[in-house]
Amino acid sequence: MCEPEDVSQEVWSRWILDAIRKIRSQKQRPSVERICHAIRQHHNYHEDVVAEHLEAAVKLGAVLKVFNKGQSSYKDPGGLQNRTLRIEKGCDLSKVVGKAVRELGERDGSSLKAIEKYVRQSHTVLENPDHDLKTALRLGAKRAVNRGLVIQDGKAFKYNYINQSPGRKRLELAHLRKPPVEEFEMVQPRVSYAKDR
DNA sequence: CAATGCGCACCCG
DNA sequence: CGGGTGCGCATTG
Repeated sequence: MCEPEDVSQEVWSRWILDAIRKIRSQKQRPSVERICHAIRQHHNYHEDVVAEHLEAAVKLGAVLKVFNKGQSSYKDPGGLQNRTLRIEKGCDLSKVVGKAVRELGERDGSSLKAIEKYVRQSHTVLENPDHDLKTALRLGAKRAVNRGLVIQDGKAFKYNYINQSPGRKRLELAHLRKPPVEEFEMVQPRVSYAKDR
């Protein structure tokens, strides 16, 4: 077990990524707790310190924080880096926006800024001066709102959990319908409390 | 008790 | 369908 020395964030990121890989190989959720635990098996840091560096790694983009099934998970961005997103004329990113908002899982919604960051972390983005991601996302978000994929709240976009597309009879409806103001639903990410047992 | 292994249900594309 | 995820429980150290 190593002494708590002052190591670089790169080293921390490596440790964290290793921990995540290990936990995943055990078919378990790479939660904060498990990541802390895994790292503490080899390094003598307090879990708060580990969590702190995990947080930093997320901010740096070295680690991806994903909201899934009611809780946060962490993953290696490298694993999905081959996911390519081409930004070209007339491409529709509404689904990308929806997915990003859902996986970011921010209670008060996510800003375009946050969405952009998330997309860049989870994809290899191919863009050019004419068609940049930022613009495409702005349009995508707008379309996502119109499609009911997300709900806009000021500058933030929230995932619309109520949304369901039974069929393709939307074309006509979307054409004629245009609610002036979006209504607010007390949407919650249906957290399941598996406390007891 | 901690660590690891894994069947399988559950999304989501 | 096919691939990723991770719960819940079994197994091992």
